[in-house]
Amino acid sequence: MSPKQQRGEATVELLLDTALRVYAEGGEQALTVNAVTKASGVSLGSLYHHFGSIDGLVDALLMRWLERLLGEMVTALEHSRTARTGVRALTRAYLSFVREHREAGMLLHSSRADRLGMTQAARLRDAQEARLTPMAAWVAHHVEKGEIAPLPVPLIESLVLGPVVGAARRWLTFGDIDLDEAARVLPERIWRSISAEPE
Amino acid sequence: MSPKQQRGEATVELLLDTALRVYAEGGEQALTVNAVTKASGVSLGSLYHHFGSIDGLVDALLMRWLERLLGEMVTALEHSRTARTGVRALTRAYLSFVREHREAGMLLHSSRADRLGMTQAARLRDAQEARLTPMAAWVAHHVEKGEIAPLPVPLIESLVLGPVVGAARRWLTFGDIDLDEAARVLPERIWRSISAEPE
DNA sequence: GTGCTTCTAGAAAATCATTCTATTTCCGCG
DNA sequence: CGCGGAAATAGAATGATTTTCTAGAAGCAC
Repeated sequence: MSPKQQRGEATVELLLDTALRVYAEGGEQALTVNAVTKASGVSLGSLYHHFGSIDGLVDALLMRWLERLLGEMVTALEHSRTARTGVRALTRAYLSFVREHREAGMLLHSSRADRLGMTQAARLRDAQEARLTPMAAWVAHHVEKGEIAPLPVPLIESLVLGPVVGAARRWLTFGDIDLDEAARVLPERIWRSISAEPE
Repeated sequence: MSPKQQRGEATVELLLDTALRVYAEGGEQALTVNAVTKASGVSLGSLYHHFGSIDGLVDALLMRWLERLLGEMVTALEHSRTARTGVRALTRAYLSFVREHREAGMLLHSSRADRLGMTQAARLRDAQEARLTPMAAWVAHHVEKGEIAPLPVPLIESLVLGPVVGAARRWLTFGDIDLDEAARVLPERIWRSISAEPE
């Protein structure tokens, strides 16, 4: 199903770009096959040839941006020596991403992201193993080094990502959060929650 | 749009109950007007009379359960003397709720919950002011008492609810979290993150 | 029981997703 | 070249789902 010819590649790109634009302009209900074909000039046949269904298209769009987001998060971790700085870098990477790609961020946080009964996390696990495994490994590694409290990895991940995702979500839909302040304050607060050091 | 007669009330109840059942049995794609009318025996006309659209129906279903969840959370807070015990009670209330109402929990956490471009949080603010305001007030109160760190209320809320929602979500879709352990461990960890005490 | 509103009912219309068949474009290979 | 098959484009036809619309039945106040 992935394109074998260059024109196919171009069509796929065009469709994905157009889909995000349509979503950005008209919101979720606007994201229909018809709207995307009209706005892109691509025919129905091509859309279905490449994506199989409207969900397939949205899916691919989500994947594209999720890949980017996770990539930046993993990079942030890899460039950090200690667990503490890792948390800071991860938080900043995440918040910068949603600030710089508002529409994509909204798509990732909202609604369609859970299509087909999978949550963002589940989707990650299935298709982004290459990105997720390093994060879990990173956590496990720092737990073993005694920096992070000896808790199950999923709980650590909830403690770290939960507040970051929550703050991003809130900024996206409400705007009652100052992203700079969040990037400054959350990391140290999150760190207190997962640190192995006694209270 | 809300029913004025008893039979109307009964129809609304029946539709909401049936909708959750249909969702529980067939997942998101199964939740169609047709499926709900067939399964409930209620006519299309009645459904549209009461809810205006399929989204209106799903919306009302979400509201009904959100109301219950928030109610239990607020109750938990009100029965807690200190901020610390409040966090514990809140966490337990939330996790108990999703355990006891799995399908409703899935509906609240997944997919449809963000319909119409509003996140769960935004939805809260709009329609559940009566429930949300007490929570914000509770936070503000304990900030003033010097128990909780002097941060903006939205950040505190992200730090508290983020991990809880994340863990619940993960349990619902993955099952790789032990809810009892989460209920035991998360509160103290969350507390460390929002406590006003120096590290 | 009259008059008004709410509610029920389901056929008809509109919208949207998908399938299908035909046609064109690309690309490797002789 | 130019032939043959795979990839891609095209859009009409079909199918599924939501929504509108009109008609009438049931409740309620007086």
